[in-house]
Amino acid sequence: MTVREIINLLEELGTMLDLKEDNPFKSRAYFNAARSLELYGGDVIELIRSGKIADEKGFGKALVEKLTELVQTGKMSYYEKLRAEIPDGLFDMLKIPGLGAKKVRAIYNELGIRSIGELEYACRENRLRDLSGFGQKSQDKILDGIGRFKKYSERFLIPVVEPQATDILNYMMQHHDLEQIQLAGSLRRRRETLKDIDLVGACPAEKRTAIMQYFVAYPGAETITGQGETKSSLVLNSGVSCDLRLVENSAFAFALHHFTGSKEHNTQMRQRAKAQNLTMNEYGLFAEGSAKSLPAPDESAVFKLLGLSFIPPELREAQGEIEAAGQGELPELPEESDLCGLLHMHTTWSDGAVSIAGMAEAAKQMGLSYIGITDHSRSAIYANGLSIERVHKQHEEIDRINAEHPDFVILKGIEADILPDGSLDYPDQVLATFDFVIASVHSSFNLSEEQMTERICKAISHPLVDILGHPTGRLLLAREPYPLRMEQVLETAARHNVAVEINANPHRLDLDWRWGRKAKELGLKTVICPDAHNPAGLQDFRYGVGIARKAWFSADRVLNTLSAGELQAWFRQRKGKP
DNA sequence: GCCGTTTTCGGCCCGACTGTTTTCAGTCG
Repeated sequence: MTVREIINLLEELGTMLDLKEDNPFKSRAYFNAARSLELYGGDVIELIRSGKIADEKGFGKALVEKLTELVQTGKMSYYEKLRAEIPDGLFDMLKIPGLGAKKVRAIYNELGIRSIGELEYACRENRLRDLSGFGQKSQDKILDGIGRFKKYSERFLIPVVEPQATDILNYMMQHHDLEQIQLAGSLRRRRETLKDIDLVGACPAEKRTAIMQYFVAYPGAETITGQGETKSSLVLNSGVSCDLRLVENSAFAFALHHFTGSKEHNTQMRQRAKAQNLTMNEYGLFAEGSAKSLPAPDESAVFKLLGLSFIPPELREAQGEIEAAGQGELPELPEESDLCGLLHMHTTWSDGAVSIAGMAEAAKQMGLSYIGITDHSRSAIYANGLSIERVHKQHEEIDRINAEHPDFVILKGIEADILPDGSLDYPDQVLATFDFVIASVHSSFNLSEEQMTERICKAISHPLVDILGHPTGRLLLAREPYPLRMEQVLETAARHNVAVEINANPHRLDLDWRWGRKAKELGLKTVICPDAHNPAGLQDFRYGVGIARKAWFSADRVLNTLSAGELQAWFRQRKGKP
């Protein structure tokens, strides 16, 4: 039983209660519990097993009992019982826009439809149209949604969404009646995968209709899925949807905050407002009985009104940022410009596209002062990993280039495979010739959680390992993380003063930012690594900066904010070298 | 199903849009 499975099960339970039209607050309790576990910065299984979960907010007697049963027996009878009552296909139907629990329930009860396929067939036979609460339009919309469901997966990687978001933002900025416009939503929060693009704009009320007209005429739009005075929605050609909200200029800061989210952050903000006898929504912050908002020209002012310092968007995930902001204890987050160099990249020596000099040149043009080359180690046959002899030759080449370019430093690194037994694939005297060693898992993903944890902990206990590479091994939207007791891995890393990489490749974004609070507690350091295989890949470091910020890393815990000399000194010092 | 230094019962965040209604329920974020 993995944590992910527990979270999914709780969410499924909440969904099932909705489908049964049980008490909606009951289902919310399950969703809240799932969210809490997702964000819990520790060993969830142990938390449940030890019974300490009863101390966590949102876990009462019933949930504690059910979760304990789940962890002890691998089953939850309550879940099994509900699950047996509800056909699988009903869960798929919920993914169709416009279909929620109530309507899915009606479709199932009235028409006996239990899958998307049956639903599509029923729409084509016009059977949905005649169902009470439905009509021609909802039937058409559902058919359309089924088509889209089949065509697109529901989430996208950042590089898929971001260029489109920038393009539509630029398009909107050309409208001179817009006083302000900004990207909000999960893109602004730098989430690792995205569902849609959110724009918030400010304009005089009488200009709204025209601006919305302009918005829905965006050339990249495929369909208009909603059009109103203050809110309109598009689906772009790529399948990404895009929402625009318009408010009065005086409400812009509140709207920007509201639509940046996260939902959970907003909930907590509103609760804080309520505790001060204020009501908060996307239009403002209102004293009791007042229809006029307290003024806030920008988001900083919004936070200030609630006694908080500015909370950067990346931190707005309901992970304790509001309490920290209230106590002035938010971390000083790194900026892209804070990075002096980049580690973790591949060249033609293994599976990269260009030479060492080529990568160095590209990095130099980005304004960086050093790079760390890390080709694959010898067991990575598939990636042309370096034999011991080729390691020596590569080092000669690096020495030569460094001698020719005194203004730029190339560090000698390696991405060493962690073998299934936790050992590394070079002898120590070879590992000692590198300036630094990144250890990563690239094979045998199917070990048990126990074995995988032991494997990685053993590798990072090796005195010559400086950095743990892509710790969870996940490929976003493609491969689940390998089973791992991450808390134990992070504790081991902290004990041995090993940095934990933030792999900035947009398919990975790994370390998962959700472990950030734990990493902070342990004082762990990180390195923002592009894992580049060509010069363009170096630019991915920006995604990594976003994740480092989400993970509460202060700039001084990000090792590549150091100069080349300082970084080399850190590597030497942690190995006890002079 | 959870929670409580006013409460162990009665609350639980809030608003826009859509479509099917004829004043509102459902969905979504």
